[in-house]
Amino acid sequence: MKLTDLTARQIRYYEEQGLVIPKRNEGNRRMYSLNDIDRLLEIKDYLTDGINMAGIKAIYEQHEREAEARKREMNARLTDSDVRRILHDEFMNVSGLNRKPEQGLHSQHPFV
DNA sequence: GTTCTTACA
DNA sequence: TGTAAGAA
Repeated sequence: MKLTDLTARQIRYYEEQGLVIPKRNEGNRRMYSLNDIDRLLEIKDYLTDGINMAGIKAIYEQHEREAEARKREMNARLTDSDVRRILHDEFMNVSGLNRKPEQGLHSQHPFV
């Protein structure tokens, strides 16, 4: 309340709307992280700019879609580089070139 | 004495 | 959104 100048009522309402989800301590008291505080200030700004609850929800839902897309993209890249490395190592083993002492004919990669 | 939930205006 | 009531 002190950090955001929002009333307890407002903060709890935003939580009710799923805009912030503070952790609870053993006594069921809300424990706000720095990110939670940031989120509350951001919500306050949006409201000041005339955006309503539905609009703010839409904004964060869009953020979630983007985050989800980035996550899938990252997994795809890691998989591709893994495949590239695995095939490269395998090629070096089969050709007998640059074979490291501890490497056998068959790699220990789970996918090859 | 404070926070939590639920409910009413 | 503010406030009341009862539990925690």
